[in-house]
Amino acid sequence: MPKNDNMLAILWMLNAGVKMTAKQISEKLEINIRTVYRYIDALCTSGVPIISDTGHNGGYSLLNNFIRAPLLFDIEEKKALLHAAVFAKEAGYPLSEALGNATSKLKMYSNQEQESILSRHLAGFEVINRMGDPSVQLVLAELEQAVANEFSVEIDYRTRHEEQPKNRVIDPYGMVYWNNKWYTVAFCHLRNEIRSFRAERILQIKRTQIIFKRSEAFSAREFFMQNLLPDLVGKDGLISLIIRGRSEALDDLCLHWFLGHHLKERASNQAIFLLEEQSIHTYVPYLLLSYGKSIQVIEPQSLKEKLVAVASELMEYYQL
Amino acid sequence: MPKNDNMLAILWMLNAGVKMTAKQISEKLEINIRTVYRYIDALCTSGVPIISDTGHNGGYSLLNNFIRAPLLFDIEEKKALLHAAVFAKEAGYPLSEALGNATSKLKMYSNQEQESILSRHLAGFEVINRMGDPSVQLVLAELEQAVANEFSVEIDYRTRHEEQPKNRVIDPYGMVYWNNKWYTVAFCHLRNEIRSFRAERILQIKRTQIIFKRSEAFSAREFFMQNLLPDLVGKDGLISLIIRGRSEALDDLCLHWFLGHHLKERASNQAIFLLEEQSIHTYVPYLLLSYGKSIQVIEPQSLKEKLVAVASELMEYYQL
DNA sequence: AGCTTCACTGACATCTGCTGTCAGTGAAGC
DNA sequence: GCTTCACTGACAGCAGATGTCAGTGAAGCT
Repeated sequence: MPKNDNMLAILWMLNAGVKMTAKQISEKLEINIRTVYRYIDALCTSGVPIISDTGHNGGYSLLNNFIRAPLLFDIEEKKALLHAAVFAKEAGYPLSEALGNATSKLKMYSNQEQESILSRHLAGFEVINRMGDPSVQLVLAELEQAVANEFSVEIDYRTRHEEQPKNRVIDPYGMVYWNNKWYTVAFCHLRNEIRSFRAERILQIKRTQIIFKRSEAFSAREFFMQNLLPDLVGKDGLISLIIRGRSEALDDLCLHWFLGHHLKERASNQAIFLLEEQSIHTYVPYLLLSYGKSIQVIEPQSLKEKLVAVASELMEYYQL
Repeated sequence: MPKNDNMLAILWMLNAGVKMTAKQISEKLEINIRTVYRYIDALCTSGVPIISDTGHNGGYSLLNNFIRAPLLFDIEEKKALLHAAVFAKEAGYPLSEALGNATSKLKMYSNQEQESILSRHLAGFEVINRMGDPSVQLVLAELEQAVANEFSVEIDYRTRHEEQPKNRVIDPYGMVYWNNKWYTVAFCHLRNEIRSFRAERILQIKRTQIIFKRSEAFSAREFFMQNLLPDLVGKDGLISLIIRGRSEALDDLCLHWFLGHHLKERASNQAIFLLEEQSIHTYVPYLLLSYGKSIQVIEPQSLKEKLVAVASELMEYYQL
């Protein structure tokens, strides 16, 4: 096979530490210069860190004489990577094929002893994450490409409030996995503002030719968090919500995505949250009802009244 | 190029020191056995000292099993591993140091172009997972060791029901990440049965000299799931729970860890669950109350009555 | 002795994908 | 503005890789 031999030969020559131009290589190996370019490209996509310089004194060289010091992972690092892959897989990571390839390479690239150690460490390690519809993965894979390559996509999106999906063009600035669900943070051409979209509600996605430019400083994480849980520190009109109860129930409350974020103080039988009046009287009463009598509201009185009102309303609602 | 990848893979596998037959290789790499023979031949002529034995217990092995075959990841694989690491990190993976080392190595072994591609792909990729107390990581690291090396540990554990922690010795069979929380599935010497423990409630952990043996067939995942969500298929006395409402609320219900597991049918404005009577009348009413009027219960009538009862109880409870 | 397991070879039709050629772009340095 | 160099895309033509089949020979088991 001349191809493999020649590719290996290129590796050897570059590994000697001398910079070589494509023409020199092509002459030495008696192959077409076009083929040299193709081989170099192939090596690069296989993961060989070849550096290329254009112009005078240009040519190819290897990153770290990497044959001499190849990429080696110790067993702890391998274990960590394999464990990490379990997380991603369970979360419904879209590029599962590449991930599978990588992990099987990692597993293969060990001797017998290491392999048995690895399998022991993997055997008892489980991440459980009931994932929804696998068809979301296609959407996610497309989004991932769009985010990285900065092209706009056209989507059919069903909003929370309307049953009818709406077609729109968005510039995906980032993708976010939060609370076991995938979202994309994107500039919406329909609304002319940055918004977040649930991946599961994207019924169809099609890439467009439009290119956008995301500002370097933009952080999808920050936007998402600000949108979801605006920082209330320093705001006026906050109300203390004081709850007592069984520590089990309080623990659970403190882990809740919304309440947990506004936790101010926690003692073994009491938790204090600092919230806006609006959420205390709309969202919180419903949330607290589901905890039944395992918790008691100490403050504010107005919440207690609202709880009574909501409970009475629901009583009527279900009485029919 | 699948050819090169597969030839490298054969090298790695043989390098692991295990004797493998051509058939095994062909199955593992999903290639024709004839092709395996050809690849082996090619490797031999390229100078790799491969030994082949015919007959029973035959197969291939390497002469002085120490061939320098570098581990190569293409850019997709690198990306996938780096993304996976983000998941693990956000979940509070205990061996964060090893993981960090591995990811920085991965990033280092790339040329500038690949590095910029990678950073573009990582820039918009976020996993958000508000993690609790970082001190859990120490407990988790210790548990991970115990699981892999099969030694018992002595823990102070605060159960759900008692405030006072209790000291006990457990044999950790596995660790499980579920619903944003860490658990260990372990044989408890105090209770003499397999149970699951929340990592956050382990106040102290100390390794012991005691060695245990976990059965090969035991699956922490299975135990955990059976414990949490026993399979109801085929059971008698199941009751249909039919709920209508806004599709947004129904979506949410169907993703709920408990209800979602028992989903039987889903239409755009209706969801049907199949549940045991017991849970319908204890847990479910509280859960449904928090959805307010965005859903309606169609069946069973008994649940509606229970809802009324619970709502009225809570109304009184908060009226004081 | 007969059977099974396993490595290994040769032939051949098919078709993938590599090759060389040409024409052109873009960056770096003179 | 020129040269040097890396790099891309298209395309016709063909080498070599693949899968299938049929068969050989060695080693060990029953």
